[in-house]
Amino acid sequence: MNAHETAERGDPTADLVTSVFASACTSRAAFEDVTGKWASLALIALGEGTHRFGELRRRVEGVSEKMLSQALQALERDGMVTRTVVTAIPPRVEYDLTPLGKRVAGQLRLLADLLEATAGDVGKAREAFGQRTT
Amino acid sequence: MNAHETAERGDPTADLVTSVFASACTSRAAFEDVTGKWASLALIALGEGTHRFGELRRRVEGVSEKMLSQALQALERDGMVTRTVVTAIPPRVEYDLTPLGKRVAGQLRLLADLLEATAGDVGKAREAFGQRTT
DNA sequence: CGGTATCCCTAAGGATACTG
DNA sequence: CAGTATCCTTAGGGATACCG
Repeated sequence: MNAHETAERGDPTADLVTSVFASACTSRAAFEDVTGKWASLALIALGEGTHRFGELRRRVEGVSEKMLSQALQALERDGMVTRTVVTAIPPRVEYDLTPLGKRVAGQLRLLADLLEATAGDVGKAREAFGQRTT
Repeated sequence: MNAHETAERGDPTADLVTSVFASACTSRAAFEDVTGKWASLALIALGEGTHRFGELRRRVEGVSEKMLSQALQALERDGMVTRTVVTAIPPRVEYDLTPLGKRVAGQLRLLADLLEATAGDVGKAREAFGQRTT
């Protein structure tokens, strides 16, 4: 279970030092994927249950098909999301979270909760900071 | 404490619906700032205590001065980070977290912990997914 | 030391059109 | 419906140089 143990059986792709601060570390790459602008919101949405592509697209305001597709592919590749094609008429595709994805999504949900709860403070801080000419 | 109450006293800048899924919501903007590629790592680093600009730059591998500067400004504007100029020779600038910043940083730390602990799983998932031609 | 300003280039990302 | 492909525009972000 310890990430540092992954190198034990001589796995060449395992990182020797596991830290998000290390630019070449898998955890850094995963962190960036997961905190990505669209991937993060897709994960939070999927945390509430199975979603179809179009459902996600409508839920995550502002995302384009292209970006959503790319984000979901990255998450699938990282083992956070499963993609299931349902051959029917009309055809559908269902997205779900893996156990790992659920843990990550839960964490992101807590972060989103915190920011939703403190949005007022952020708004006030922005006003107090003054208007930016840029 | 409830974010939805911020509109009660007629605050014109408060959001009526507070959700990270809403593209025009303050919480969404804050969420994007906070989960930004460099801002997130800067927050985690600052969660460990006061840092000078150069310390942060060295800690967050791969960040340029420009990007770090921009990220810190955004966090300062959002009321997450304080910037203190110490007039001395040589002059220094100290960055710290506000109470709100500490809460956010703590949350990000937990997410980073999770991904550092499961980096091995992600690595395996990536191998199993196969090499991408793109 | 701790930035800001400028230049420049790459890549993120939106719109549209087309396919399984 | 759920994408992929193409095109095109914007903006993210690095390098360099310079200021407080």
